[in-house]
Amino acid sequence: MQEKDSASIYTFLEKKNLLKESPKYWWPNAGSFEVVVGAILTQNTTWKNVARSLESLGGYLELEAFVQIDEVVLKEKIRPSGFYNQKAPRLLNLAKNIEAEFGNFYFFQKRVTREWLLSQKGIGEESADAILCYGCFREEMVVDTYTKRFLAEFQIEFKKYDAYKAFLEEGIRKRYTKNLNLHYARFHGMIVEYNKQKKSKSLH
DNA sequence: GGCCAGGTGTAAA
DNA sequence: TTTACACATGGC
Repeated sequence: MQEKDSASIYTFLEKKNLLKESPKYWWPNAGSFEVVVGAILTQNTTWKNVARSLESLGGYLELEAFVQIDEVVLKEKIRPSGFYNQKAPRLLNLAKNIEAEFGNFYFFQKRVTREWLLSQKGIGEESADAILCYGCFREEMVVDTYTKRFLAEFQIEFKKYDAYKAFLEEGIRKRYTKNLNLHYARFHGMIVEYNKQKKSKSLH
């Protein structure tokens, strides 16, 4: 049982104005296929390295173009993100499955389920929620290592991913009835930015 | 030079 | 069901 409601933590973060430099939904190019690629590339990897990979992917960041990339070429392009020997085949497999199952990215956005994503090799709970929240604008909140570390500062800790997610979403749902996706997106975004800011301050 | 980063899959206890 | 380990680059 927790003392603090996640809505009060949300307010605490909002007062810090952490997202003034960020896009509306925080994740770069939210609502595009690029989010799917970024969600996998950023696994256990800093965003700075992911950004390099996305840049070298250039015009291939649309589903129809992405499925055409040769695996060896893709490995080379995503090299800065690390784990490229497993991320490249998983990304290609996922992109091809999206085309086969949904036809195009628009129908994927509208129809994909969390279960379908979790059945794909290379997508775990966090990546699934990142794709749903930022790629498909669904009412699902992301829990990552930043989130767990941040909540630990409030003595809030759980064993399982779903428990973190339920705690975070519940406070928001109690306070807001509209735009839940936007609130979840910004909540997670603020947590990441809070950690980045804290880290940069502790360096000097 | 060692540790960590916006995790996941697999194997073994 | 839990734990241990591989996967790999780049920043500090």
